[in-house]
Amino acid sequence: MAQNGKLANDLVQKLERDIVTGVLKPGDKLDERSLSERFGVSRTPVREALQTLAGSGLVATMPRRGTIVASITVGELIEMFEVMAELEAMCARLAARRMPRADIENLIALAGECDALQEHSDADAYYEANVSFHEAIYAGCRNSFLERQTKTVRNRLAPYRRLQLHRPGRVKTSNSEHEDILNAISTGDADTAGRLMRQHVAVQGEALNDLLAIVPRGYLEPLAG
Amino acid sequence: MAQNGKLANDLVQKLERDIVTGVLKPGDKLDERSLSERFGVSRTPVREALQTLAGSGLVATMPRRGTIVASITVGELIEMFEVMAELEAMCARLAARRMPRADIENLIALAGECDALQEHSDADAYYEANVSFHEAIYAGCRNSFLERQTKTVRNRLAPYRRLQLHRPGRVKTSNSEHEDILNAISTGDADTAGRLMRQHVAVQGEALNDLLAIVPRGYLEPLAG
DNA sequence: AACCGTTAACTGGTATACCAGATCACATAT
DNA sequence: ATATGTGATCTGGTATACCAGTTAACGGTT
Repeated sequence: MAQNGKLANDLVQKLERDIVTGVLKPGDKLDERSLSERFGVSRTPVREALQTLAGSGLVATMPRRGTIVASITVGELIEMFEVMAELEAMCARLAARRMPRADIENLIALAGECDALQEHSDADAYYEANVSFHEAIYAGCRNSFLERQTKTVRNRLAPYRRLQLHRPGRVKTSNSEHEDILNAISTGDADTAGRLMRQHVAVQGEALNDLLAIVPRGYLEPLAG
Repeated sequence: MAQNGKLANDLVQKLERDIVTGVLKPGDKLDERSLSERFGVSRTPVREALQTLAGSGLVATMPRRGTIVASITVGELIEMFEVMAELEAMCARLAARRMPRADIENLIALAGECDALQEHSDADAYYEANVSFHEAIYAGCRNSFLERQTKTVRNRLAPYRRLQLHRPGRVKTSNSEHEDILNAISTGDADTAGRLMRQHVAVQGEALNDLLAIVPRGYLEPLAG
């Protein structure tokens, strides 16, 4: 989409990965000069990369005050999860109607992978498998615009979503929900698939309190900025 | 969100307006040097503006080949309308549950404005009123992230959406649909509001053929790019 | 007349130099 | 000791110069 120069695009990829995987945390400063010498390029492509990331919301730039990895308010967190749940629900609903048999077989395999990894309590490995499962459903909706849109919002939420897995018992629950979603998609029950996915992704009630309780300092903006 | 320098931001606003209102049409070239001298700034802020616009998808940049106002394929058009319908449906659904009485009064007034303008067959005036009506519903969902997201997609579709109004009879139908949506929101019937809004926005079946038939040359990419 | 290759002009991509606002430390006054 | 004001410094914002790929025009050849 955003087709900048090669150097800038490489930087976008690297920085995006670092932010999504948590190497760079919300609030971390992104100094243009430091980045430019660290990557051996001039400030120009660095600036382009930062602007692209600002466009997708992953970083925030204040004029004359620099760029930081985006941190959001509690309100925004709730808003974004609300939208995320709906986008994923739409993916699941469409996937139930459009996903070819062969892709469903693959989805079954991915669900099995999640299931296998749940035992080992290796949070990172499980997280990756979980991402693959969800992305397979995005792809299954056969709407690449929706797929991209969904991934963008998910990336934006990644730093916070990752935290959920550290809640005891969450992985087990999550896995059984996968099973039900998979069944609905497999049988072509679009409404059920959408409803289950919405609930699977939504963060509300107790779950919201739990999440907020384990968000580290700095991940959320103070009430007065 | 994307907070660049002042000059660049001004350019983003101007160019975005020109694209959304149709002054700049899909396929039009956006030459960096021409723009820079036309606006009396250097190429740097021009480039920043173009990159921001590329990020939201309004323009497309090919390395070493320049920037043009984005044109999309028929497939993408269908995909984007599908997502648009769902986003607006979500707005309507949430608005039915959350919109304060005072704002609903305002929404009623806006619907009346559309109704009044429908007679005069002034397509542009009606279009503006129509936008106001829809935006009031976006605001009514009380989720500013969803509101922004929805506006972004709408802007992206604006060049094509505007064409729909030139279909004879469309304005009248559209207006009566507004009435029904308004009623659903006013009575707090979330499901109905969402369903009606989805149908109101969706472009499918005959309506899709009609739209495609009046899209000017150049608005859609040829099958082989 | 049609085809192909060379080349010149155009346009973006990158680097660098310069300017201006924001921050922070230090000194001074209360 | 604290508060405030001033200036050095840090960091972005803007302009410009230079480099490299792409395109298209022109001329020569067949």
